[in-house]
Amino acid sequence: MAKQNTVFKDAFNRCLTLIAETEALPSELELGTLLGVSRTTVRAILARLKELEIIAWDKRTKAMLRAPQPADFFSAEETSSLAEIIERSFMRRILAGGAEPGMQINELELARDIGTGTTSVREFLIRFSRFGLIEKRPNSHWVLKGFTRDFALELTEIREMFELRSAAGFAALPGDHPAWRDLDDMEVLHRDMLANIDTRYRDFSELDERFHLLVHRSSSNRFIIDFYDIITIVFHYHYQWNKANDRERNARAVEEHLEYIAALKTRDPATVAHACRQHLRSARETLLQSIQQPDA
Amino acid sequence: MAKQNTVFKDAFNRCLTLIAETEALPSELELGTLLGVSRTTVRAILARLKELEIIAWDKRTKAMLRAPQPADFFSAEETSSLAEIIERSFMRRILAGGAEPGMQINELELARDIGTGTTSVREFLIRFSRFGLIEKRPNSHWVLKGFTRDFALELTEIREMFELRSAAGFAALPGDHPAWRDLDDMEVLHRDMLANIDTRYRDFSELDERFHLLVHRSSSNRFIIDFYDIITIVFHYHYQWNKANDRERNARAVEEHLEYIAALKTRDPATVAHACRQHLRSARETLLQSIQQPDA
DNA sequence: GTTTGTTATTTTATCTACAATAGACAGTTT
DNA sequence: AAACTGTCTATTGTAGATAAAATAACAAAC
Repeated sequence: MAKQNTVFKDAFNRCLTLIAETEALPSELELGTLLGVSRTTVRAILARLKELEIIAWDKRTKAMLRAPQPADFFSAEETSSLAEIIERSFMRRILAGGAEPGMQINELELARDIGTGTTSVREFLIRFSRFGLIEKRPNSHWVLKGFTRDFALELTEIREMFELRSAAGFAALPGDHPAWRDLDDMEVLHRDMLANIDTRYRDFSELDERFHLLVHRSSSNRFIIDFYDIITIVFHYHYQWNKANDRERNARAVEEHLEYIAALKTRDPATVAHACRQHLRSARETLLQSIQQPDA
Repeated sequence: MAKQNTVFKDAFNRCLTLIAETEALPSELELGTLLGVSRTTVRAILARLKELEIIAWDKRTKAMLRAPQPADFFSAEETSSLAEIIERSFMRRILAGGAEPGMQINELELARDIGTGTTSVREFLIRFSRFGLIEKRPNSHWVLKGFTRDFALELTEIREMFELRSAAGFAALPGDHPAWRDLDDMEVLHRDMLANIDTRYRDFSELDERFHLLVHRSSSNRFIIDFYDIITIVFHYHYQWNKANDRERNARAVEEHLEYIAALKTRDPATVAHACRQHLRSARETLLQSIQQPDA
């Protein structure tokens, strides 16, 4: 089946929500940049819109005929790219299923399980290996190193190093740097969440990611920013499977973020470092608590 | 042509040098662990040794008939794995050839150029992308970010952070830790090289890598150790194409290493940090000097 | 009890093929 | 002439096939 047309399907769905608002459709080129796809794909989308009689399309006249309906959309499973599917399957396997460190990972078996070719699985594993959770034995299998206490400690050690440096860098940014405005916006978002924490605490994961990324961006060091991908993926899946006390934990974390933001605004190195350390310490505790002790 | 049999060829060559020393050959299993290959490959090697009438092989009697000759070996090109070939080609292209930052990288073109399938090139690029020199545009080409001054600065920033931490960790190792013995050995190697620097300065690159890796190992943090791969590859190719004043540079670096080693042995944090900073500063200078200024 | 012969099976590394997608160029419309 | 569209080509993403290499099993030989 060569390539899946998930780019088309996903863009088609996004196009439906887009045109629900407006009357007339823009040019093919413009639509392309709007949706982030090439003209080829735009034309495929227009063709389908016409086929479903949502628009009338003749050359440059594209008139709305009717509003899009739920049935017009492609289902969510169809729009996720193969890489996303593989990542989810893999993470479920190694985190949820009793995956022991040292376990062998088999490309063929994984591929069969997920229902894809081996090529995609292989490429995923290569990409994923930079997270330090798996390791390749050439001409042989991959080895799962496991989400162990050691992993968490090594990860947080680097995180703390990087974030202290980034935070110091942030505080030293010139006053007219756009990051300060982003920080203000971030503060508002945090206050909003704190005011409605009972209903909104589940959204913290995403806010957390955005906040730390903002801090790291100021370092303008690609290695620091790239490393944050590892943090993101670990915490993302970690939040999904460890929900114990999450309301309290997240409320506390939002407060720490606000203290951290206030510290950044003082621009005083010692204050910043203190707030940063404080928050990272509790983040580490949370992570460690969720990991089963290997031999306790 | 599916898989190249480079594992066999390379192991065969190593086997030839191995048996040149000894009279009798060990068991198949033992030979396998010695060469780091499976019994299947060992038997293929033995079969070829017999065919060339280098040994007489009948069951468990494996007697040497004659010493291996240069003609018996596979040529060097034949034994390098596809990944190595691709890496070399690629580095030559992007470092030697006038590769501008922002240039597009084309999988198909690269593959045709090197004479391999696209899969291998693709996998190489994915693996290589973690070095921060290239970036993928999904469904489209790769972009060369280039070996620029910014890259070098970002790289060395992390390097200095990591190495200072590793060096401090090294100095704090217990006195009976095997790393101290390794450090003694390392010191001897450095003194040897310094004594014959005029003839040996070209070997510094390898010694440099081994020394810093020894220091980093003490961190026992996989992210620090992995990051050193980037340093290694950058400096490896950097040494290859920038030979200006290399004798003086390397002589100076060996001396700095010796000071660094002496500092580690004092186990005094301030002394260690000072020597470490000193050496890293001149390493950075060397690297920066070799990079063309973007607009000077 | 270790080593080998034998044989079979499994898995990886690599190539090739093809649909999806991107992108280029020339022709058309306003 | 600027913006848009029709058409075509080139490249990527993915599946599937195949040789090399690993792994396994077990009886026979030493």
